[in-house]
Amino acid sequence: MHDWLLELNAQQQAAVTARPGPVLVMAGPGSGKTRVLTYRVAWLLAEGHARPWNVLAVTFTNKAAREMAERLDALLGTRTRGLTVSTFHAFCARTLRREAQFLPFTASFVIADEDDQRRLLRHIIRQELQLDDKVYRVPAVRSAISRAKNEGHTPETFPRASYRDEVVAKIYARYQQHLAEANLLDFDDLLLWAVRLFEEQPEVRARYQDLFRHLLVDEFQDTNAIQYRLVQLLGQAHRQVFVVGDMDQSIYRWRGADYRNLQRFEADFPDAEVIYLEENYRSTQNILDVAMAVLHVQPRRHRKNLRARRGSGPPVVVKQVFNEEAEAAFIAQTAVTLARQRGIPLDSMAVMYRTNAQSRPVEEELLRLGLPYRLVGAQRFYGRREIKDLVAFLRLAFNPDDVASLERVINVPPRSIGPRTWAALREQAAARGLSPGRALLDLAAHPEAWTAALSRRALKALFPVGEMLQAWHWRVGELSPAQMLDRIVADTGYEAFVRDRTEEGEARWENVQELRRLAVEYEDQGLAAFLERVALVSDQDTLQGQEQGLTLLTIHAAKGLEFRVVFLVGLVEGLLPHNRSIEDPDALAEEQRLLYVGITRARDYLFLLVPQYRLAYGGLDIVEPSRFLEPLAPPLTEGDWPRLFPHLARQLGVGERRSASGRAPARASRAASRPAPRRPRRARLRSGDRVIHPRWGEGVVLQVEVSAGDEIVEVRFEDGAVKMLLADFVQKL
DNA sequence: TTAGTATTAATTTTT
DNA sequence: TTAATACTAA
Repeated sequence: MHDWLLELNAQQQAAVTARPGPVLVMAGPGSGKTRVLTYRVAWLLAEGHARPWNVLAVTFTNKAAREMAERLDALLGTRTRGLTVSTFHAFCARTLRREAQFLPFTASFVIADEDDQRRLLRHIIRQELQLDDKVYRVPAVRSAISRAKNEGHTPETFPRASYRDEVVAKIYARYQQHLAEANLLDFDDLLLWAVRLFEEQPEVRARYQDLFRHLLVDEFQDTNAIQYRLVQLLGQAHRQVFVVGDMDQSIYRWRGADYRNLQRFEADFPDAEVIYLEENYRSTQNILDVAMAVLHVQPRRHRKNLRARRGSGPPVVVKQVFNEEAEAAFIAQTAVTLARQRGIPLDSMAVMYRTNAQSRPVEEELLRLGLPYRLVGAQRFYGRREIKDLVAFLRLAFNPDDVASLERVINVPPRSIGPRTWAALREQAAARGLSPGRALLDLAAHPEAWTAALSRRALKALFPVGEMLQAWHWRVGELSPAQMLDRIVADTGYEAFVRDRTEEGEARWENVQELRRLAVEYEDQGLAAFLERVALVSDQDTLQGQEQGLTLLTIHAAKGLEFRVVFLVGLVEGLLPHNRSIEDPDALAEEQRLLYVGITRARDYLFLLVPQYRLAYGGLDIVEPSRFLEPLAPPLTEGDWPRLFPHLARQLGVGERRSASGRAPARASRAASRPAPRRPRRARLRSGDRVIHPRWGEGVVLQVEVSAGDEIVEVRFEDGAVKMLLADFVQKL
């Protein structure tokens, strides 16, 4: 018996010490799933069931992998040496580089990000196939291809149910061709090729099966078809497969994840020991009751019974506020109060939202008050223009065939290479069987050979680029990533380009410096390793700043984490559920699970915030409270119920007014042209009118203003407070 | 042909 | 608000 096993409860221990063989752990939130998986690894090693190098533990994010590795080190020290803890993508990338001899590309492939994919597709759709990009929209085609790949379809086997599918299949084929020519693999390819490798090369498969005979997968409900296949291929020989998951936390359907893989696993490994973890060590019963109420609306759901080990706790609060700024103000105020009165440190509090854009108002308020916070993801570091530019240069130095990168930066900073020149270069390069990048190198070496093909003007613009590229490419082996970066910044005059003496320019330059600092860490590992990190490590991992404070992150990014205090903001129709998911029942159900995931991150305090108005590109938009809140009426929660739901209030005979303002005809006339009409309106109120507000009581209108179709009134209430409100929310007396 | 400006259209979640 | 696109001047 190992003393660390005593840290686990009986159920958890049973899972950790299940006899070697397939194990399926089905577990609710806060039941210690990841912990169980981690301890299982420790147990396998400590009991001598496995040698470290025979273990492959797969997580979903790099961060989870890092934390698991750290925890194992803490448990076992050096006995974990040689252990592999990785994400699917990173594991596949490594495998493909190692086994490149069996594959139709070289080990020096570069990973294409979404930007590269879009560039390639845009070119194919518009230039090569001359299609209407309004009909074949790049994002739509991209996701169709991605979906096809996740289901294991090649361009040939792409399911064709319509003419459109024919065309998409054609685009898909071209796209693959372009990737191959540029020695690029996209995210899906990493998985797809790994599966293909194991399927088609029995001896490679056998080698990996014997090497990684113990396979463990966290968040199994998030695996897609390809990842599932990979688990099957690697695990089928020794059947030492240990997976943990929770169907109710499946929130990645949109990228091909299929929680039914949990059931599939049971079918494919009928001898699997199935273990349920139902006790919840994280949250109070109040929070769990709310979480269950959110889920139980879904029909024919097996009733999940989450049992808290920690008592009932403070009530869950539903709070309706005016807009996002008011949300932010409430959060700041509440956080400070909890910190002062309850001694809860700010770094055990989090603000969670559906979309990254929602972090803005919160950030601004926290900045204003000088409260520390850390932002996860959001302004994606690697997504910033200056970073993408420099990474593109680095990629080009490493791999001149990388068309997507070249297209990005050939005219950065501007050097008179516009679409025409770029098209001409592409064309002439193709005519000679070269990639545009190779053509540039050749052009720098033998400019005279190109005088016939390109205009003097084009040649003059292209030549210096070719020279730079050549200089970098030659020195790939010799310079460290940071040195290469310095060289690129110097050669391109990038500093002068970004530091345009604006504040924004300085911020951009700061980012460049940050990238350089990162590059320095890859001094020994080289450019290839650095580029791989940039491609695979999302900025979800890069918590910005070392400063401790409130954590701001999307609900997706929060999965697997826990905080003592959680503020969920923007719980309104259109955000959660998101507009894009409202039509599709499956997507809607996923939004619901997303809320469930958010709620179950909270240990002690949970605040559900509902703004009445939302700032959408310009004007204020009125928003309805999220439908998911309806089943959360008191006594489940405390707060602004039932004011939240006017339609229910109306049934009670309160608050009738909103349909009588004469805007119904206006809406009807516009409804035909636009699906979500903005309400046009003339001022309904005048200064001097007496009005009543459900929250602030009676008052006098001081000023009326109509902007962006909304009527905004300034009202002095009886307590002397003067507030700006939307006229919708006051009633004329 | 390109660079710079005016216009307009559209906004999820991530490896 | 931001990004993509159309238009105009050099």
